[in-house]
Amino acid sequence: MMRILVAEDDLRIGKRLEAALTAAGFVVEIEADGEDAWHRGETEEFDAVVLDLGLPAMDGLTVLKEWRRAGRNMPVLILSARGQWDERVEGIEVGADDYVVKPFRMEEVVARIRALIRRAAGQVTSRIEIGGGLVLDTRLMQVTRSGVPLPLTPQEYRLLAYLAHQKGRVVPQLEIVEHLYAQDFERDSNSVEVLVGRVRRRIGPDIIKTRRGFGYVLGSDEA
Amino acid sequence: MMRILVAEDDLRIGKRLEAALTAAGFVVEIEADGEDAWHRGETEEFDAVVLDLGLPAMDGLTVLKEWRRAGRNMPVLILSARGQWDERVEGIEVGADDYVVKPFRMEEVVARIRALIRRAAGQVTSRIEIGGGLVLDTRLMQVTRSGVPLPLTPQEYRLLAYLAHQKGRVVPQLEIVEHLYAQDFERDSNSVEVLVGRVRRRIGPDIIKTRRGFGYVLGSDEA
DNA sequence: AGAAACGCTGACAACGCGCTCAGCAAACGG
DNA sequence: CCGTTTGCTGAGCGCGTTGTCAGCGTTTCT
Repeated sequence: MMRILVAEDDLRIGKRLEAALTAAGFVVEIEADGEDAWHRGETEEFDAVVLDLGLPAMDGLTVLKEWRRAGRNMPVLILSARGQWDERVEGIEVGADDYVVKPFRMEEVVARIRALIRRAAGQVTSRIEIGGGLVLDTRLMQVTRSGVPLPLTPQEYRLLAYLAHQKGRVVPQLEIVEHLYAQDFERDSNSVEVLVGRVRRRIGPDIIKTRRGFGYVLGSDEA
Repeated sequence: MMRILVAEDDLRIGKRLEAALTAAGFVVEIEADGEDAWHRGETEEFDAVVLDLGLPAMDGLTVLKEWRRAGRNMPVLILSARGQWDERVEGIEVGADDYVVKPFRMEEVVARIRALIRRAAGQVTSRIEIGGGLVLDTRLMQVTRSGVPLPLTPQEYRLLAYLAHQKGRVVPQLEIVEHLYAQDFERDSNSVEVLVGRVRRRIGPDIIKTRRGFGYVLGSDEA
């Protein structure tokens, strides 16, 4: 499940981007305000960001600069009404990964986002320690215990990978559901609990901790 | 003295390329016809080639393919128009050394040509080990087992080349489809699986590994 | 203490995924 | 102009995967 943050104040363009990206299989979140976009990019995990430069409250370039300073390294595609070369250069220098000039075709944005994510998949540190002697490798999409790969089904891996990216944070069930399943999902289902149980049976019972009434946590045993 | 062959049918672009490259200190030869370009590249020595894809009489890709088959291994920079090539370049670029998408800045072409010549002087290898005693040569566009070339169809080679470039990373089927086929791919087709099956029959069953529900991987058995 | 909410488990049936085979259209080559 | 190669499609099959459901233990609240 790939999540995209779209920071765009023009509602019409935003809606069209959302439609195109959703049709391409992405989960899309829209923010029309620079500060809001900055905050979400700072606190949540996105696989890529579509960032308009002319945002209210906080300029797009500033948003990007702040993210990079904070160590956030998700791929960012910049949208700009002005297509000057120096603008482009400045954007790239600040840490943008690609650049599209308005007006643009929706398919072009989709194609470039795909390319960025693909490229990032090869670069992002592919190993995450998740405790209990377990290491999650995002390139090979597998979990190993002291070098030995554990057999995980796709859905099981996705759950573990998502928790690993949120290590140390309590993740509500509803959030897991939204990331693992399509939007239309029955809420009175216990599929997440079943899934967690299955993962525990494979990796050991004490890795994923239950915070009753709140959600699940991985690692960082802070009582 | 560095000689550059420019194969470009658009006279205006050709002239601008010639001016820029000449200003950079290269000796430039221009051909506007695919067959002529092929012939000159076959019989004369050039330090690099700028090759447009939309050539009359003989397609640019065919020209390149013929050169490589004949053992000509000078660096080739491909010029491609956005719509037709763009998306597929990454998967098919395997025969070329670099590519630039139209419209482009002249300085960019000059810079890349310089880079190509420098790289070629260092004789950077174009061979990729893919395990099982197999070697993929991107210049010759062929796969060899202990020196003996294996007969692969173009599509089979493209699949293997793409996986080879992503060696050690699980590549989802959808990503393969996007690189091998046109944008309007049918989602309910099993063409990739059929293709993988055929490649396996040629190179051996254990080279390409299936990660059910995830995709395919090449090499790097981090078991 | 009783009731309700929450989470875990085992069983099960349906579905999805990947593979093979056969067929056919288009491109290629003599 | 005809045979061969190439590559896409569809049907069928086996099996792993996954959501659902019922039941039960535990926690929480009144």
